[in-house]
Amino acid sequence: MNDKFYTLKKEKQDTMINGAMQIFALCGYRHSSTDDMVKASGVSKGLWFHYFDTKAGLYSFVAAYALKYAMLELSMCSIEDGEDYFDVRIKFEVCKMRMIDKYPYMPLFICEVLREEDPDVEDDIADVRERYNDMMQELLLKADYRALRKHEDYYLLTDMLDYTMDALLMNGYHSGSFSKEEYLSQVKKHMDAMKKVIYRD
Amino acid sequence: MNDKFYTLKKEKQDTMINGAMQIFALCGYRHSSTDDMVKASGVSKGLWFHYFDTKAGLYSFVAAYALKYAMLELSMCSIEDGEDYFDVRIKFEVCKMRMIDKYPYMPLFICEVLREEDPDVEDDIADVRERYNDMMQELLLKADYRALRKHEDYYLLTDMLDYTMDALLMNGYHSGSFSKEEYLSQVKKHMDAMKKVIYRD
Amino acid sequence: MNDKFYTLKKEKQDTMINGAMQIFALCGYRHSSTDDMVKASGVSKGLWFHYFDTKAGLYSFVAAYALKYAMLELSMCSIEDGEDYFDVRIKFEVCKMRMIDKYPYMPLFICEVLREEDPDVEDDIADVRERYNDMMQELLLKADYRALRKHEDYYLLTDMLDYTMDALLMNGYHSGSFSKEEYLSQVKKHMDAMKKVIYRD
Amino acid sequence: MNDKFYTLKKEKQDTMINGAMQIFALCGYRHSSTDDMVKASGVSKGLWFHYFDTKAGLYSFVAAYALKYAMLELSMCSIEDGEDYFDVRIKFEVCKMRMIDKYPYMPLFICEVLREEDPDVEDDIADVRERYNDMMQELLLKADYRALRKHEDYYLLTDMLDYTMDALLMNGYHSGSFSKEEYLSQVKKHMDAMKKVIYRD
DNA sequence: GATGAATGAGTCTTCATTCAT
DNA sequence: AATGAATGAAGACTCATTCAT
Repeated sequence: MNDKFYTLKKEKQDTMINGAMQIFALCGYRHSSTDDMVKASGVSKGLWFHYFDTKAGLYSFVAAYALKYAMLELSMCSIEDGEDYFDVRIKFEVCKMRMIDKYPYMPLFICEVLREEDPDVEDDIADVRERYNDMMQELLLKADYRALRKHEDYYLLTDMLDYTMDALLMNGYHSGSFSKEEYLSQVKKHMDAMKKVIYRD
Repeated sequence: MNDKFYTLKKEKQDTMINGAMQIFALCGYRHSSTDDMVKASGVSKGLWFHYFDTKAGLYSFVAAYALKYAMLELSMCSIEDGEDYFDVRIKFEVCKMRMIDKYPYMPLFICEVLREEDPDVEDDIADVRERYNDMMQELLLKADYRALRKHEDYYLLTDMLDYTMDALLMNGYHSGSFSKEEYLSQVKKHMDAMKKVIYRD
Repeated sequence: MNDKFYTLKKEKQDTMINGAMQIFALCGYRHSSTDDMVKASGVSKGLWFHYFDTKAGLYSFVAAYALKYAMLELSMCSIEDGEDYFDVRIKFEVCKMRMIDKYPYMPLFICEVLREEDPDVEDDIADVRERYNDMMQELLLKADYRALRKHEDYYLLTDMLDYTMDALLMNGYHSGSFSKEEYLSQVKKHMDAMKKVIYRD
Repeated sequence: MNDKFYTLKKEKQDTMINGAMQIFALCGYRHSSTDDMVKASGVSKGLWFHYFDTKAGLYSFVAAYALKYAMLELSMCSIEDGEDYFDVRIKFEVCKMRMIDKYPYMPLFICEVLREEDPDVEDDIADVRERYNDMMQELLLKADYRALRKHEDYYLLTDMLDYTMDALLMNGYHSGSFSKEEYLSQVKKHMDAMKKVIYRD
């Protein structure tokens, strides 16, 4: 990519980033068309290639941008050592919702990036993806697992939470317009349900 | 579609159906290319359009075929009234695995169909999709929910099972070659984990 | 390239080959546009890429085709050992003119191929180009150089003939429609002029 | 073009002229890109169009500039009436080499201009091109043709010299970095070879 | 019925040119 | 005067679809 992108007004940068994230998030790398981004952002086709050379280059940039931004947000959501596991996970989701104010499609896009398998971009995003996953792991390890560990194979249960969060997020985006409140309410309900059966004794 | 498709030898019908399902399952409707199906099935390009007019027509047909076939299989897996909820769900998964012998990509394809949102096909598959979902509901209602119902919002927990089964299935297909045994083992492990925390008293 | 190209009717093959050679000969590799070939040949854009994948692939194919065809023609123009050097060179030019009946732009195209420097194709044509040059050398070595050799640095004079033939050919094509008779007459006049000053004693 | 170009510092004028000549000489009118000129000269893209409106306008200007400059140089190389024909031609080549100090690509560019056939610029350069050719003719007519004229159709031989000089010049530029000494040595060798066969009696 | 040659609209990418600063 | 961000038409290439055989 062309570093002069950063000399653009932050506003325009974000217009482009949001345009790209929206289309990529909804359509995936391959099926996203630059024309759609032109329509979504109002930024002319030539400019995308002026800064990002190729569609793959654009994808890699926006993917890295989103994951780094997410890591920054995560680093600021003050996870304490020994905090309850479910509280930590809810903080993660709240954190995602904070991104939405500036980058409405970022949470969905991140979800897409973590699943993307197109050979044109997979190598380019492997690194940040790994760093992001590592950070999630690390933060989660601060949590208090005592109640969970009473259950043999408790990680199967946490996996199910992962799958559930992703599914809820997608449902949120794919049914009309995304509502942060609605999403968080769903998240909390599911999290609580799981928490109750686990913490019960 | 052209009804003469049914006059083809069953073997050839299945060759085409499998070719289409494989590509659609792996790439989704839009990103699937007819050339890929030609390669995957060895059936010439002209023939696909001879029987199915358009890619959308082909998709709708195969989607309907797969869901109907699945419903047939489900109807034959003898869910008894009052059977334990988790046993029923495992029967569903076993049932999916049975399809694989004749149609290796059918479970993944069904998963894809239920999520497909491309406007070119969404309307055409809405009906069967609904019928399939209804049948799943109906069968599930035969199950014994007593243990579950002790938990307020137990349906949140069953939703999580849904999301988990889908995720496991996709993982199975996207990591090399699919193994029925491996998949069922994963399914049982996760189901058991959930069952234990729920049935514990 | 796709070998099925050879299963096309020879007529169509030649239509495409001629369309490509014309544009490539007149514009060079880079500046040639596939749209121009579509217009020149009446063959649709998709078909070019069906058989040749890329513009570079098309160029390499047509270049190899032309040079091989030229070598075939050369092999049939019966150069005898000990034939007069200038007679041999005129035979070469007559041979070029014979190609024109089936492939009107082939001589100019060959001239273009031998000068082409675009990195996208240079490697792909290096081999045939070398073989062609080798064959020209080999055939020329059959000629009777005795009169020439009386002149120190006679190869400088033959180089000048090379440059002259190329220039005459280009002039022929670039001034309206190419005339075989006019070209051969020019060639003979120049060749004679050089021959006279050299053979005079 | 915008006459204010001449109010620029001569140094900057030459930077732009050299940048344009280099790219045009190496790539021809059509294949030359303004971005390449920006890179080659360090002058921003906007400025080129500020002074020259279009690429064609720039080309026409630089072509005229080069040919006029060449005519000026030629006028200063003191061709005497009755000087030997070959000496005159060598003076021409020496004259070209003198240009290289200020304008490294000018000789190649002139060669390119005289062959350029792109319809976008051909009309615009026709005039200067003709004047340049006329001047060359005129200067050449001062030379002593007596030895040449003994040969019927001697002009065919001088044509061959033309073609040869052009070819040598191009070889010089296209094989790594151009060497004035090497080029002049080649020129003299070829000229001598021709001279010997012609002047021998 | 079966094939794959043939088409052209659509996608990614380049590049001359414009324009706000 | 000078810059380079911004534009859109044009070029390379893809792919669903048609059609002659």
